[in-house]
Amino acid sequence: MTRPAPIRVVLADDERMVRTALRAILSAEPDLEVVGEAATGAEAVSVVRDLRPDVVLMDVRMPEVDGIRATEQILATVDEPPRIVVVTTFENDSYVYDALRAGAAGFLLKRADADALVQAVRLVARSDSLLFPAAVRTLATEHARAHPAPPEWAAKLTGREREVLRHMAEGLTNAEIARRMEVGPATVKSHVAAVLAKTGTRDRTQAVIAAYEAAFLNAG
Amino acid sequence: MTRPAPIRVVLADDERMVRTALRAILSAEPDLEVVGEAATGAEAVSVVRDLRPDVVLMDVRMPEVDGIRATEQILATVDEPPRIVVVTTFENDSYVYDALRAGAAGFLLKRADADALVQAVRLVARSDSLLFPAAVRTLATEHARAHPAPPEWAAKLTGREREVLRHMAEGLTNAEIARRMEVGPATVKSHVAAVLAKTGTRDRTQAVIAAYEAAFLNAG
DNA sequence: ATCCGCCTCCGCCGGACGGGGGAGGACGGC
DNA sequence: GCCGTCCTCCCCCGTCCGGCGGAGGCGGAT
Repeated sequence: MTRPAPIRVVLADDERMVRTALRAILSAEPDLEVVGEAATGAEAVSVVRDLRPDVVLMDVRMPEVDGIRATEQILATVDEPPRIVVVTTFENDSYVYDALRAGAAGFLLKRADADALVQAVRLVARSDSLLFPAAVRTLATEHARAHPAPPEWAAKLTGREREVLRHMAEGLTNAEIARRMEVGPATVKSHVAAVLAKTGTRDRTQAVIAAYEAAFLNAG
Repeated sequence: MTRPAPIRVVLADDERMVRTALRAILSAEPDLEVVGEAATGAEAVSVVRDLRPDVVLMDVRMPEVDGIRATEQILATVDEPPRIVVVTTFENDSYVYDALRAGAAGFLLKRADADALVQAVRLVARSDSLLFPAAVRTLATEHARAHPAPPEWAAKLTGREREVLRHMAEGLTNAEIARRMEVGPATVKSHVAAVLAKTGTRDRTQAVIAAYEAAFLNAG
């Protein structure tokens, strides 16, 4: 059984002690190799560019350039970028969301024990398969709110009526909508009336509310 | 060095072949022990209740009760419930969101290789620390949309004006708001006018749109 | 060939809305 | 005590909105 190439790891954290501790933990594993360290976000970017590691453990709070920006920069400028694991202290830290958006492959809590740490590094190195924490759960519920089952009336609206509703939801008056759609104001009034009837609302404000609640603007 | 207790795993999948394959992979690891199997969601619930495993690998698609419901039921009815890893085929499967909401500790792709599988089980068993896939990234961007920085005008609104705006966003007319707030219609008009001025909008519809865009209704 | 849905318009009307004033009272800070 | 802010309410007026009824054309379905 030949020994495969070790997983090359870079540590980015402004506190030397943290880096030392992480290095000690990871170096104890034969399949992990800490190839570099960085104390700032900017340094992290250049170190990664030079050493091309497989995994980066990136602290969020760092001087000059924080971990989020560093992550963005690495993913944007390095080709075949490493998997970046953002390290944070609190699970509900808003940095978590930023990290996800920035393209982090995952994140770790600082209180994670040594075992979890090395397993996380291994997993993310060969990743594809993934896992989640409580913080993300709130995201899922938000997602549910943002994507409700499209209400019955959505299907009943004709093309023109949809257009008009979309324009209403932009805050346009009937006259403006008429100009925008290159039709007469009376035509717009007809469509508006149809929209109100089909949505079961009594005025344009309620119709716009219904559109927002149905996340109508996301579709089509 | 004493051997710690193995991680007890239950497999829930309606296809026998899949269960056999998973069992083969996991049993090869000395620290993992497959203690039970289930072919349906309902069976999974009772098996978990009896065997109290540390981790459950739960397929999403199963006869009778699907994996999501089974997950919900287990987490709701079993105390000290196991970590449940939902197994799915496609990363963008909408089941992923449902799984998160249901309280799954994570999810795995069926195409994950054996190594990733066992590492995921180990990680989730001692979890707390976690990682993410591309699917969740969309959640993060949604989160950003749902929680924009509160606009400047939000701070300028007086208490009454906030109230009025909230009622406007419910689709009430000035007269209705007046009744609701137990003040005169003229008072409501004043507040509405103030809201329009401060939000920089010209009519109630635009004000309501501004409120929605600012996620004004979430706050306060 | 006929019917039905959709799009396009018209006029009329009452009511709601928004703009422009102004005014009085309560409350708290300076 | 004075001033500023907020809440309360009043007037008038022009505009826009929504409800109602009607109408013509056009294209697809049957």
